[in-house]
Amino acid sequence: MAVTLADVAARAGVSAATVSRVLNGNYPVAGATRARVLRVVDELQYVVNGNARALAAATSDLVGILVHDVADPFFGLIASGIQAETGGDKLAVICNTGGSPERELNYLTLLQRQRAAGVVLTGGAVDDPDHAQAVANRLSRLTTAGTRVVLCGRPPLPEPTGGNGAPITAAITFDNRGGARALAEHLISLGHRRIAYIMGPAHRTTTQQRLEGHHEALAAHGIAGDNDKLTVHGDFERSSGYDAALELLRRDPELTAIVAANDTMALGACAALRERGLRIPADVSVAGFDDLPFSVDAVPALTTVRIPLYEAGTRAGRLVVGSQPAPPGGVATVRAELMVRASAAPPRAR
Amino acid sequence: MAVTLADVAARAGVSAATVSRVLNGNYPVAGATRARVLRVVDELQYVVNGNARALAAATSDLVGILVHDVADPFFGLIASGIQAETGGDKLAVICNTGGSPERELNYLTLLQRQRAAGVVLTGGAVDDPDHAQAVANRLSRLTTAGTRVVLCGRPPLPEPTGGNGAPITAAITFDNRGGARALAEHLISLGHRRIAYIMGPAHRTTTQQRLEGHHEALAAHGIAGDNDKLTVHGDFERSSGYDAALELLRRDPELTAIVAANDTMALGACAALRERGLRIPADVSVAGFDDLPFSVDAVPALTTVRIPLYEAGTRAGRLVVGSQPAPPGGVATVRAELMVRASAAPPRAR
DNA sequence: GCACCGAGGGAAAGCGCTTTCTTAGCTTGC
DNA sequence: GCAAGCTAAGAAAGCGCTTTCCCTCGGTGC
Repeated sequence: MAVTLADVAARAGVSAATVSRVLNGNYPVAGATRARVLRVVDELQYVVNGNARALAAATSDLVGILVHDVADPFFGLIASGIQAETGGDKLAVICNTGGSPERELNYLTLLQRQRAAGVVLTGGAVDDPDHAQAVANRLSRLTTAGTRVVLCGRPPLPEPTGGNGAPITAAITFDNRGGARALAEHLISLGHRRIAYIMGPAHRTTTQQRLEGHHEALAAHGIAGDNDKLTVHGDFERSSGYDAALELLRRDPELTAIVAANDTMALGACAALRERGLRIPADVSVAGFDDLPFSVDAVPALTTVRIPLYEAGTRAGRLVVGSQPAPPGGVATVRAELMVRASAAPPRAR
Repeated sequence: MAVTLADVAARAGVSAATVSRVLNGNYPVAGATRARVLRVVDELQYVVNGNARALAAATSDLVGILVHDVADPFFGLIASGIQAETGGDKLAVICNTGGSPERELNYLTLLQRQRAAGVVLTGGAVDDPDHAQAVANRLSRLTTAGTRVVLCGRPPLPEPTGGNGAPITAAITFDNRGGARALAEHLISLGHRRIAYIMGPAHRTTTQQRLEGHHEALAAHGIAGDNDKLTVHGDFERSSGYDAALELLRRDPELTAIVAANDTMALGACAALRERGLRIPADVSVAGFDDLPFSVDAVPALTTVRIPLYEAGTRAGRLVVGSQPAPPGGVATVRAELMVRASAAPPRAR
């Protein structure tokens, strides 16, 4: 049915080996022979069988990318960055884990099956030692098999059980903590004291890091008293930001600022505030995190913390295909940058 | 190095065939034997070599998804929908073409190499007969080889040259034209007569379909006069919407409404209007297209046309893996729904 | 003019699976 | 009690490539 190497070889009057050599260009072939083979390849519209090649040469041109959900711009941007660097000869396999540990492990198995050339794990992880260990073990098997593994925005993993196995290729971590701290500092410096916080989902490393940075800043200014009262969980989705804002207002009608753990929830919170008749930032300041593309166009423009997600993705992409050497120590930290915009202003004088 | 089927077979004291049968479960194996094999598989942490399997069984568990850019929520949503249906045993390969014909063809070749089980082409196409023909030919080779091909939001393709080859599995088209018409009708019914339009990039089918729908509505009401003057190109990106709005205001300071070919540009236009000191919708109404998640949170909330992208993606996903039969005629049209919100209101009385 | 060398090309052995095709060992039917 | 019929398992032939090893042939060195 399909055209094979042998068909090309027969038609060109050469051996299969020669055709393979022409196609891979890693062995001298006389110009005339090469031209003849290429012509036949074209005539027959021959396309090499990637599976056969991968099997014979023990190579692969698949790169796996684990994300929570590609539809979320946070992950979409990272994925796009990675894709940009994996180039025109590698295929990016995107796996939506939805944050589920089982699916994460399942996809890692699938990628191992395909003997992927590389794997990038993005975003925060579930904060569960058992799962972290399971992932570390799975990754160790991958690295041992020659698959490059890079972490992008994910915290470091424990040592694999057994201790052997090649280490992870590289890790790019986001300065969630520093960013959150800077953001809180900013609000404090504007004069805010009753700052509410909408967290991400429970048991996620990203949630915790951002929360810690936030608390650090509050503590440094001696205003950490009402932490629990002014802190509620969200799930990084818009509607949870909306609900959370209402809940926070109920808990403390006098709050002057709301910080959300990501921009999406911040926008949901803005909607809730507006519906309550509160002006932003005149009555309540709002801030987010990530600086997703739409945040600058929010009204008022959202004060947030920028993480260069696309750039982080390109870097991860280069690392995973090996076009850039790993940073010293294997870990690079992406700085988070405070974006001061209109949604946060000094609180109304009382 | 890696554990192979033969290793498992040897350790379990059975033949390779038996191990294969246990793993694939398509042939009777005695309970005791099966249990023993599975235990060894577990002990050895054996993971089947997907390439070898694909080669021997002539199957594949790769599904290709061609998008312009995953970072764009329009495509991210579709991709996420497809991914949700390809399930836990297929891998979704996402290819960013950036709208480039060459990259599109290149990715199709790469997918053909991997003998992908299916391919989904999403979004509008470049409106170039030669390229459309080239794509049709490439796809015809894929379908002939057994790959399912589904179009999602892409216009139908020409017959492949040569005429043979299996047809495309299915197509899901978006009612861009109807949606654009409904939107324009809405603005007209509000009383607008000087309606400016920010198009998508030139030579794109999506651009044209939406523009046509828009013009149809204008023509139906006899206000198609200033079409050229009040129509400028954008590139679907935010900044082009911003620039376009400024240009349109320059061309006609008296315009009362701006329609953008997508939400992203609409938001850019809003920013430009605000900077010019114009109120939305009091001074100028604005409308977009797509109803991306952030549009409802824009201020004022964006009047737009909703295309159920995620749902279209899930449908495409089911079609491409064959878990749902193709619609009669092979083509299903996704309806576009007008979302009336606050960004469009009757024009100011003059 | 002869041994030597290097470039170009072929034969064939895998790569790790799946899947016929066979066979061994039992249970039935009469 | 023996042929027929089943079930469970093995042997082995590929699947379509890559790559090692080997060979041939025309050109050099002396």
